[in-house]
Amino acid sequence: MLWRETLIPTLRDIPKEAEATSHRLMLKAGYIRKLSAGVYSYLPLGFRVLNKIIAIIRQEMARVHAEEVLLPALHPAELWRRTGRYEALGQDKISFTNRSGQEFVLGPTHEEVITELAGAYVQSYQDLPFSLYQIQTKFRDELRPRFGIVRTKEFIMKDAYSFHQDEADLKQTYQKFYRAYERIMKRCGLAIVVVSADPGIMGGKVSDEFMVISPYGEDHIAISKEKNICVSRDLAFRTIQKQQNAKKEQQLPLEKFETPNLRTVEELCARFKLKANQLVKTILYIVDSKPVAACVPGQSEVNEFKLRKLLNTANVRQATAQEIKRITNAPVGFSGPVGLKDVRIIADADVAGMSNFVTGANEADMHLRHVNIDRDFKADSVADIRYVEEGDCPPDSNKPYQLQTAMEVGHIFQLGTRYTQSLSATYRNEKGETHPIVMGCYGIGVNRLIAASIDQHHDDKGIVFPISIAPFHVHLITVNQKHEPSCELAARLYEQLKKENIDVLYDNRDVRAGVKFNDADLIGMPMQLIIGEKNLAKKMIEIKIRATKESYQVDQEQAFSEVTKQLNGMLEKLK
RNA sequence: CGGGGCGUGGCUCAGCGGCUAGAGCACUCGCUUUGGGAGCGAGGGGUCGCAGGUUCAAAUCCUGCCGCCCCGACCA
Repeated sequence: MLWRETLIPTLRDIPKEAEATSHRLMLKAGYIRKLSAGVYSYLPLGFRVLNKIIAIIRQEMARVHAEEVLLPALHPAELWRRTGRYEALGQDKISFTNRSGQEFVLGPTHEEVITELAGAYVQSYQDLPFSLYQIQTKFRDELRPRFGIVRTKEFIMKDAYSFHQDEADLKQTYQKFYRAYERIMKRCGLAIVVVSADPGIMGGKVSDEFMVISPYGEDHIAISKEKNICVSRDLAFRTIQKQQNAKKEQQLPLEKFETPNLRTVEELCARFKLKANQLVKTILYIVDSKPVAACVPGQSEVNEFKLRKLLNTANVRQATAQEIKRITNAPVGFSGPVGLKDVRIIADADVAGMSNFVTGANEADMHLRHVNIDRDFKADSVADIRYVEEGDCPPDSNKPYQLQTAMEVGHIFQLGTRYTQSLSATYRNEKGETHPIVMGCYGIGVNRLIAASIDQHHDDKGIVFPISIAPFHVHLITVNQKHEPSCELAARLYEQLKKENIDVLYDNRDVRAGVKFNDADLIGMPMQLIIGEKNLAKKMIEIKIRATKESYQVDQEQAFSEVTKQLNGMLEKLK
């Protein structure tokens, strides 16, 4: 590609809207343009990266015998109602009604559509197993698009689906996809961690997330190298410190005190010069339509996933303001465990170790101080119900978790029969019995992968793309575009490289060398080929490796073989 | 949806009751320069987010709306 014949709008200043590294660099280097919040155009360079990643994905999908299809983006709303996900999607769905009154959803994911498809054609166990995938734009009306292309309302996803007779067969394929995902990430030059996760709205029991550790990630993960644990923070349990009563302070008499309009831990701490760990907050939940009070230290957060597990039900939700009023006789912000009637009280293990703490008094504008568990209230259960925090150790360990923020780039699920049952996608087994098909699904956020990669590969000058996904392998630069011998050599090399299927960008602009060098470093091709007058006089040209900043000269006749050697070396490292 | 910030030329920003709205970068033309974002000169480009209101006078003050960013809530 010739620079002067395309659009690479590099900027001198970064638009102030951008904060995340990948977002700033992609805007500055002219990869993307925002049309509105969470809606982006991919410019020539950005689109090339997308296609490089897609090519890698296609190769790896072929290796696990997944066949590519293209499903519609326009889904009849009726299909979503049949799996019960029409409501579950809630505000995230983008839908509209056409002129004949039929409602459509712009596809946010495709389990419904693919299951309908499989159900229509699969009849016998002999039709199974098989895997299909597609690469397509998904639509979700995200509340808050973020960090450039990290979270957008419209994004490109590779979604694959596998169909099986039973769980055992699903597990085998799941493992194959798991390894394919590891290869895809590796080939894209990404360092990842895989964490066990909660399948959430998707359904099923087992799921693994492929995460890239980044300050601009939106997920929290907990890692313990010692215990070989990598989990979403939702699923991280901790060692409970054995509390010794001897260490407890002497219990002081219970006191009620006025706290007008002070509802939050922060407000109370500020007004009464308390530390958050001297408070116990009480969060009310409705579990299978009965009230449950969860008590955790002031600085901690209740982990609903742990509550679900402890109570052995999926039916857990926070109580509404009205329900809280009815249960505690007090407005939100003044709940406490003391004197609660007909409410199951679950205390976090930390609370059992605290003494003389502050809680709500279940009375407007009042709190209690010097509250003590067992003396002032009785907990029905004491368990690990809060999110892990800095310093917490995994079970049976005294080495703390490493807590990180991370970006989800892939997520794979063993769905089971979650969709095939509600959409009646069945097959007959050897005995002629009818069974629902067992399913797995496997997603990759293709554009998020770009952001993650830039996040991991950049320096103060700009992007440093890994060779496998760089828009071009080689960035050819003439120092002086008015110097004809330079241009002649450049044109010759350009044609030669192209002929050998090496992607080359030739900066043939008539601008100062400094501008070209800065732009080259900014847009981040792995190798720069620089043709300058002085070197040319010696029949030499310069090769610069972007990642290492090392630069050296080679004889112009050997340039081609040197480039090939370097490129192969770079590719080799990503295998 | 809650909290905070911001909308002025393509980009970054100044001006925040006063006269004809500015700078740097970018763009066009000319001369000089030419291996790390050049210099000088000339030129083009803005209904100051939108709509009301206050005022002799509004980019500037007030109200409403729209858009954008950040934190939170939410999220396959």
